[in-house]
Formats: sequence, C-alpha cells, structure tokens
Amino acid sequence: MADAAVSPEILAEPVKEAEPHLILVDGSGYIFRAFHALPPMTRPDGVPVNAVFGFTNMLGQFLTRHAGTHIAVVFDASRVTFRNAIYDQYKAHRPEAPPELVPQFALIREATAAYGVACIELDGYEADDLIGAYAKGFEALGGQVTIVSSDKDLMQLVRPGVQLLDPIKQKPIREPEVLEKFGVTPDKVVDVQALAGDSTDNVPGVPGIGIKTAAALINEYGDLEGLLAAAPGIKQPKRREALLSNAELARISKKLVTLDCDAPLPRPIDELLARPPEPGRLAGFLREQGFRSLLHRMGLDGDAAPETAPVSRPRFAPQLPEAAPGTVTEITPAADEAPFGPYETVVDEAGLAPFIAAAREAGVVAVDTETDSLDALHANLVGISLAVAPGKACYIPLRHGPPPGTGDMLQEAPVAPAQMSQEAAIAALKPLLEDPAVMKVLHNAKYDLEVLCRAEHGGIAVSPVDDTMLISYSMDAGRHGHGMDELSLRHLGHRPITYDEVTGTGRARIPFGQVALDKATAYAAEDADVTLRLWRALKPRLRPDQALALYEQVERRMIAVLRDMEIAGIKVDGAELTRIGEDFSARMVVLEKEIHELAGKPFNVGSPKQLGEILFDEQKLPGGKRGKAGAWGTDAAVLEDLASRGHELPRKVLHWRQLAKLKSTYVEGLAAQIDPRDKRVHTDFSMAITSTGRLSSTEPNLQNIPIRTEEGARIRRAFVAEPGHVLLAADYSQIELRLLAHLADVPSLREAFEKGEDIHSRTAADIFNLAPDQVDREARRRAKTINFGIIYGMSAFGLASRLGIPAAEARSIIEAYFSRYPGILEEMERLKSEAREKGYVTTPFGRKLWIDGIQAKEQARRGNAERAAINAPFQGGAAEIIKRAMVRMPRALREAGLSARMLLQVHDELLFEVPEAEIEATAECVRQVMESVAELRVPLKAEIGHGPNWGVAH
DNA sequence: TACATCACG
DNA sequence: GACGTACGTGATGTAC
Repeated sequence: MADAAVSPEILAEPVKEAEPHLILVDGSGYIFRAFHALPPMTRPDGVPVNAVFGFTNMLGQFLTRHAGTHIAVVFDASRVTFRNAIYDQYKAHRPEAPPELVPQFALIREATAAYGVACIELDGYEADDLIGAYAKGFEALGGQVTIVSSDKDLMQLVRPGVQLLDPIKQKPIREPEVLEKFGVTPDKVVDVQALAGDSTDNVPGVPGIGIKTAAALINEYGDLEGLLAAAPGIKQPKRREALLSNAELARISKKLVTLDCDAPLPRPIDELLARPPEPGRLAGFLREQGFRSLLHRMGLDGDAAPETAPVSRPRFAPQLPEAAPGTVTEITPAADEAPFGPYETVVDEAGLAPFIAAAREAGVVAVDTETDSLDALHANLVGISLAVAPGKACYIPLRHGPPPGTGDMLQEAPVAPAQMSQEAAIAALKPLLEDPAVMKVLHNAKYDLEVLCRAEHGGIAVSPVDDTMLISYSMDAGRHGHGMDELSLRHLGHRPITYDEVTGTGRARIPFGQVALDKATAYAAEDADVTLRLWRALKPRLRPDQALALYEQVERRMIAVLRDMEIAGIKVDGAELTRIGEDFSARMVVLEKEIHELAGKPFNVGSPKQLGEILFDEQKLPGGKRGKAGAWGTDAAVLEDLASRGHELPRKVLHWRQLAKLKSTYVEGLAAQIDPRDKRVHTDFSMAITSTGRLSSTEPNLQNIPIRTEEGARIRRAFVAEPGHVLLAADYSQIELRLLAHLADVPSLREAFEKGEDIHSRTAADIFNLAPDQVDREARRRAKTINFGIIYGMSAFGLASRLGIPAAEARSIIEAYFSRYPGILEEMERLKSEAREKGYVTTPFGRKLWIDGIQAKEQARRGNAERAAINAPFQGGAAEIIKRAMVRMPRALREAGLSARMLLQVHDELLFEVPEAEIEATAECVRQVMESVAELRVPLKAEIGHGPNWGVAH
C-alpha cells in the first residue's frame, strides 16, 4: 500500500516498516455490520446497495489507516463445509441471508477487487479456517499477523505473532482479552468452547456447562481429554453425569470449533502484497454504484471522472440540475444529486437578493445562524446561511473580524473582510423570515429563534418553522441521535464539515467570527444545505410513520413555548445561596475533622477509592463489594448499611457527601449561572435527547433541584418570585400510575382514582387483604414500592432487595399483585413482545419509542431493554400529556386575561410566576388545561400550590 | 476521558 | 447454568 508507512494508530504497537505484516479482514463481519447499520438504499436500477455502500466505506477508511505490507479480505464461500460432515446440525438453524443482501455479495467482492485488495474464499471452508491457514503460513515466513474481526471463534488463533483487532472498538485483542472472555489462555479456547457449546452455531457442547464452568474445569484438568479422563472422579453428581454421558458430543464440538489451519491457500501469499488501487478501476466501480459521496471524499470525482463533473449551470435555476444522461444518482433514499458546495459568500444586497427571490419562489428556505456561543441569550450573531435548493446555499457573514495571526509588525494592521452590515441584512431578511407564505426550515430551531428574536438582532419572529431535529425525533426517538451531522451521515450519506474542523479545538480554538470567509462559508452554507436536504428526505416520512400529528401538534408547537420559558428564566436569590454555602462549608469542615479522626489519618473524603480502602482494607468492615474496576463500592446504599450497624465513620461520610453535593452542584454551580442582567437563571431545554419523549434540562439543569431533604429544600427556597408575584407549582398527581390503570384497564385501580383515594393505600389493602383502616405505614410503603417497581419492570429479586425481605416473600407479594390486578401482567408481556417484534413500543397517544438492544443476544442487555420497553409507554405517555398541556397553556392564559408566565417543566410539574392578584384565577385555568388534556379511563388530577418561593409553592 | 456518585421525576 | 436484577436524565469530583 502506498501509505504503508503511515503511523498505525489503530494498531496497538507501531509496526516497523520493513517487517512483514499481514492484515486479514473478516469480510463477513464487515458485511453483516454494514447491512444492519444502514437504512435500505437502492441504485436507480433497484439493486439494493446499503451493505455495499457500508462495506466500501469501511474498507476505504480502513485502507487509509492500516499499516500492513500484505492484506486480504476473506469471505465465506458457501454454507456447506467439512463441518457438516462431522455434525449435520452444525449451523443448521442459521437463517438464510435476507433477500436484499443476496445480490450484494458479488458487488462486495467487486468492491474489494476495485481497491486492489485480494479476495480469499474457498468452497468447503469457512472464512475462519482460511484466516487461520494464512496466519499460520505467514507466521512461518517470519511475519506478524493482524486479523480484523471480533469473532470469538477466531480468538483461538491469538499468539505472540497473531492478534485480533476489534473493528468496532478499534482495540487489539490479545491474550489478556481472550483470558477475560473465555477465562483461559488462547490455546485452551477450543477446549472451553467444546464444553460450553455455542447455540448460535448449533455447537452442542455439554448440557449444563457454560463458559464459566468450562473455564474452571479446563484450568483444573488441562484440556478436554484430561478432563474426560478424570470425569469419573468429579464430585458434583450432575456435572459428572453430564460429562460422562456427553463425552462424545464434547469431542465432536471440539472438532467443530477448531479451525483448520491446514486448509489449502487458494492464492499464494505473494499475491496478498498490499498495493494502491488503480484510480480508474475504483472510480469506475464507485460511479457504477452511484456512490458520489465516496467518489468525492476520495478525490476521484475530478479529472478521473470528467463525465460526472458538475457542468456550469444557471445559478438560480428553479429546479434541480438534471443529471447527465446515463449517469446514476446518489444512492440515498432522497436522491439529491447536487454536490455539497461550492457555496456562495454573500457580502452585499445584490448578492443576497437572488437568494431571497429563490426562497419566495420555492416557498421554502433552510436557515442557520452562526454565533460565538451555545448560549442563545448571550450569543452574538456572526452570520446567517440560507439554502434554497439542494446544493444552492450561501453564507452571509455579518460580524467577521480579521483572521488571527495574519498581521505582523511590519505590515498594516489586518482588516476585517468586506461584509454586509447587520442592519442591511436584517432589513432584507426580516420580511422573508416572517413571511407566512415561506416555510423556514431549521435544525434545532429553538436556538436560532431565540437568537433572532432578541432586539439587538432585529427582533425577528421567524414563522412558520419546520425543525428537522424534531421531525427526526418524532419518528425515531430512541433509535439514534438527532444531531445534524449524525442525520446527514445516516440519511444523506454525507459527512458535513464539523464545527471543530473550522474553529479548531482546545487552546487553538478561534471564535467563529475569526474564521476566514471561505472556510466559514463552506461550513455554514453546508449546514443550511444539509438541513434543507434532511427536510426533503424526512418530512415526507412523517405521515406514513404515523408521526405527523405528533410533530405538528405537539413537538413543533413546543418550540415557541420553550423558547419563551427559557427567555423568561427564574429568579434566584444569590445572597441566600451564599449564606447556604457558608453554612454548608462550616459544617463540612467539622465533619471532615471528625472523619479523619475516626479513620486514624487524614485522607480525601471526596475520593471513593481512598474511602473504600480505609473502610474495607484498613478497618475491615463487613459487606464490602468491589466494582468492575476492582475498587470498593462506597455508594450511599453501602454506607447506609454500615451506618445502620452502628458505624460512625460511614454515617458522617454520608452527611459530608450530601453537603458536598449540594454545595458544589447547586450552591456554586447555580450561582455561576445567574444572569447578572436580570438575576435569573435561564436553562436550556433539550427537546430531542431522551428515548421516551421527555425533555431534559442543561446549563443549568433545573429539573433536579433538591427537595427530598431539609438541607436540599433550602436550595429550592432560593428560587423566588419577583416582588408582587408568587411562584405557582402544578403537579400531575400519580400520572404514571394512572396510565397503568388506563393501559392495563385495572378495575380496582380505576375505581380508586375515580374516587380520589390514596392509590398506594388501596394497593396495600388489595394485595395484603386488609380492610382500608388496617393499612398501616409499613403496608403502604411496601405497596408504593411495588407500584413504582411495576412501572419499572422490577423483578422479585429487586423488590426483595428494596424492601429488605426474602426473595420468596417478594415473589408471593408480586404474585398477589398480579392476581389481584388482572391485566397488568398481560400488558407487561404485550409490551415486551411488541418491542421484540417491531423494535418499538407506543405511548397511548401513538408516539413510537424505539427500544435499543431488545434483540440483543446477551441476556443482561436484553433484560435492560425489556425493562425499558415496559417503562417507556408510562414515562413517555406522561411526557406527552404534560407537553399537550404546555402547548395549550399560553393561549388559555391569554384568553382568560391572565399574565402568568410559565417558567419551568419538571416532568410532571409546571412552575409559573403569577401576579399576586391573579393567583386563584391562574390556578383554576392551569388546572382546567392540565386535567382536560387527555381522556383516559381514569381522571387526570393536578395538585396546585403557591408561595413566595419554589420550596413553599410545592 | 471514564467512572462513581447523587440530585431530580 | 449463568447472569443480572427498577426506568429516564445531567453535573460534579477523582483518577487515569
């Protein structure tokens, strides 16, 4: 390869240039990964090519980085191999390849050849055998071998000259990693596999023996034969019996998993010599598939492909430029064939006018603002970009200064580049941005709307608005992230320039306003272009995906609601925070001294590592458990357990930790966020982060302000109303349990909600068979734990550990719960199978929530996903109810003649700032909206309070 | 940067 | 037989 000397960053140790090094790529792994990672794509002739695209992309990237002298991609040739002669069930219930994948195999071999890389395959042998054989042959010639695969079946090949490279984690797999996976050294892996078997490949193994047990046995007896010979003397009767009666099965299994390193080499090793691709052949292949973005990235779309180079065309043609006859279009679902750039830098009215005209003509324009900060309320507008058609976008710099470091003492001072005045640009753009006949498309519109509505930026009220981030989130919450770069790669097959690439990172970062105009244009106009293309690709999916109403009526309307809440902010009493901080500090000093005395020496109380060593190594307290990193666990549950046994040290540490948390996160963190201009804190609500439809809140997070302890509540009381106002808090009561009663249609729970009873007391009476007046605090506490546990998919084990009762008792409580409340168990099972079959569950209002990992093979991961699937409709349904209330609230208040401002949302609570004279009327209005926003089988209930501060209002 | 911890619903 | 064990977030400090 031409770049064989390039530093091999993904290999653990640099390989000397002269040293022969063979890279063997497990082709099947790449194909499988590409096929499942990418959405369906087809060529214009209908041939599916998503796996081809992914494979070509991955291989191309790999080839620019690897450091081998020799390289080959190894494929499986056929399903039937010599292993089927040994055991006819081998890989028997492997499903056939999906039909869309079948035609792609040949194209993938073509891609490999186009890169100038040898394809290796042989009838009757698996890729793994050939990999083993080439590794053996190459090693014999004195070379090093790297196998690009994370397949555990290849781990048996690891030895000093042979390593695996995990292509996902980009991490080498050597003896320690194998030891971690199988519990034995690589040379014993086949013995462990022979015992443990492998259900995916139908390798039988010995029933009842898993990897852990197998490793222990092999480490004790050396290898399979040693173990089988010693089997009659094994103590555990079941295990002895299993080994004795399945000895032959284990021997067969070992043959199945042992790779045939003596397989014939279909091509001599010399032919694997790495060499650069012939540009013509590669470009030809990429062009045939329509992989324009890859052609572009590899610089092959210039001279090498003159017939597809963009011809000059009218700058503002009303429709897309037509493709030259005989060429293919981009392979992505929304085939936008225009290239990404070059774009125009607009520096005067004459340059801007055609874009405004084109936007009006098209009725749609993508808009993106460039600023110098992520904080929309403080950011300065540096420039604006517009896109009016795919590939047709401009950047309007407004406040670009001179680039740094261009001047020296002998030259004149650097000058700012020529650009439009902000006033002129705003004057020209404001009518367009406020024109009801022109749709403005933005990505994360809330940010740009917040910047543009500020008076110093012209007070522009952008409308109407579409938001590609929210369009994506409405359909694909939980499926993937919704950032522009990720969506572009996923849906357009295009990797946009990143902000970091333009401004640099760390110390070298320069403000966007100092980025040279050509670079700024390439970045900013591309973002508008990408936004417009995403809109064209994603918006049409809304209706077929049954997400149109959700997007139009909830998500889109939330933009302005949240914008106004963020702008409003909430007042924080900084002087009170200071007093709280001083008080906490003083108490921490005392506690710290006492803790050091109890420990017998000073140490950093804030270090869990040091604390664990003192508690469990030095003082030998009982109940220590190590985490995965080998450090002692010292979280609150552990310390509380120790404290309850009378130990002073953990009790004091718990108190110290509480104060430390409150002080650093809330007292100091919050004080730093107070805007000096209005003494208020302005959070940023994230609309497309959570997998369930909830909002999240950052910088500062105002959704986790303390309340559960008295010390924490002091913080909450520092959130105050303006003079003449109060804070009014409205909470949905038991909203998730109401959704449970609704969804599972549980008669007793419905009746309790209907009558306004305490739901946990009702549950206690129901499952413990008590009369209502027999329910004591303990019974209610247990019932409450169960009620919440159910919504979280809790197991008997979890309930037992939370209630501190034996697992058997927990099991019988859960049994009573399910039998007393018919419908709930069925609903839980239904949610799990819905998630398994469709990949998503839905809220009662129809929002799809995708469940990641529901198909995972690993039981732990799948278990997590199943619990997430159970919880998602409740959490997500509640989120949707409160969002509906929020979008109706401003109008309801306005029509009632009320001037209350909505300030915060905390999942099931809304916080308002209300003039004292309007308290009662506002409470009534808020209640009306919140309780009428959904018609369930149970009533919705809002609990409302008010006071001079948030602590009292709650 | 990863992990542990802990604040909230 | 093994493996984990209640969902969803964001901020902070320590240690690597």
